[in-house]
Amino acid sequence: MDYGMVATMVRAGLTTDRVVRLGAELADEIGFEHVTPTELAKRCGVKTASLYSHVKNAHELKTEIALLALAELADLAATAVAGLAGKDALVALANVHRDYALEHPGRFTAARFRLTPDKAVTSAGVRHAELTRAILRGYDLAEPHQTHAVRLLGSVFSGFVGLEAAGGFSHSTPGSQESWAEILDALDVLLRAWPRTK
Amino acid sequence: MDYGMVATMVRAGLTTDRVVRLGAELADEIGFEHVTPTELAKRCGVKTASLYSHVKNAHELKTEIALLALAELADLAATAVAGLAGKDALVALANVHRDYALEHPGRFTAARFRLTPDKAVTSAGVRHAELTRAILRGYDLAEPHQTHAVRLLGSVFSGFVGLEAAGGFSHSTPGSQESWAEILDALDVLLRAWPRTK
DNA sequence: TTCGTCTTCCTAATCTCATTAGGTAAATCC
DNA sequence: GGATTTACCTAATGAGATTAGGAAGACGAA
Repeated sequence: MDYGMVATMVRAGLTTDRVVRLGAELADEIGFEHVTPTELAKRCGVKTASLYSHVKNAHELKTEIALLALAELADLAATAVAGLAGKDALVALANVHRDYALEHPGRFTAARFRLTPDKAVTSAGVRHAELTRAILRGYDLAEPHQTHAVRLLGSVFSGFVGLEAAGGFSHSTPGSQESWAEILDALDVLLRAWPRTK
Repeated sequence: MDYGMVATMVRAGLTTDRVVRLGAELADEIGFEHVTPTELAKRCGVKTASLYSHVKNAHELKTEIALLALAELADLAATAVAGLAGKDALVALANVHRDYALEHPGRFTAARFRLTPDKAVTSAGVRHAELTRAILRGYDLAEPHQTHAVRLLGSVFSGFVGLEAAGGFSHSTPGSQESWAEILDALDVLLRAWPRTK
């Protein structure tokens, strides 16, 4: 190969893992939907074609970033909730989601990327459900109510944070922080008064 | 122009409105993210470049589909809620969202497409907030609690339906329909017992 | 009817991005 | 130190977005 004068080729030393990690950083900076092989290659200091040694294609790249984000979020959640119970645990878990979304918007979007069923079951998504279930132990909910409550909490976390990130609350008062706090209060109340008629 | 033998050119007779409407149909069939000028042109029976007489670019096309979906959803919601109050109204509004998402997945995704602030304020998004607020009149919530509750409802609708559409509930029991019903019960209970401490 | 204008649609060209094929050289293992 | 592996490159292809410029249908006015 001809590198002009004497320029020795310096390898970037990439691995699949490192590429995905850099992809996640990039997602936070330019948005998950703008993470493309071309853009990521620049960030890695490598030609676009070279990425294909590490990742199969653009879609798999996004999938890998999604799995990374899910795992990262599950780790953070597990740590935040450790040793807590009841409302404290609920608030901690909720805030992990919101903080993560505000700090890592690209990764958070990635975490909601649609996975194929086979990828989904081996993902950290499962741990998320288990964690939520764990904090519900502080409330007195038998099945199937517990599952319904898990789904409600997942919906609220995902929904609120998604709308907030999309700017849905930014053009009205009061600020979203206040709504968040009151909504968590309300959820705590609700979980203790969960309707069991039927 | 040379159309070979005698073939007379037959116009498709497109208008911006029709293009956007066809784009919405296409979104439901192949997914909002796969709606591209190229694909839509095929559907319209026209060459790709010709679309640009009707829509500025790919991004504006998506924006227009989003605005269409928001307006459609707001219309449906207004009709569904008319004459109802309290829990009936709540359930009706909630089901409009879920049914719309199941029937028109592409449009529903479109409705969550990020709009620029100026587009957002003139969109039907505003009507959605008003409708939700109207429903809360059946519950006794003064400001700022009402705003917080509006945001919770929006979060739950958006979050639950989004997760359901993404397949989030499809690999566990019970079915999502049961969770939905119980969650609506729970929200009704919550709105009547909304915490007002502080 | 015929003229003029407006608008729809086309061809052609350009640019960017994803992806594959095939080769070179650095790193690694024996 | 030689062979294998692998990180990386150049080159080519193909698809999608977008623009420029032109032809021909639609439609109103004379």
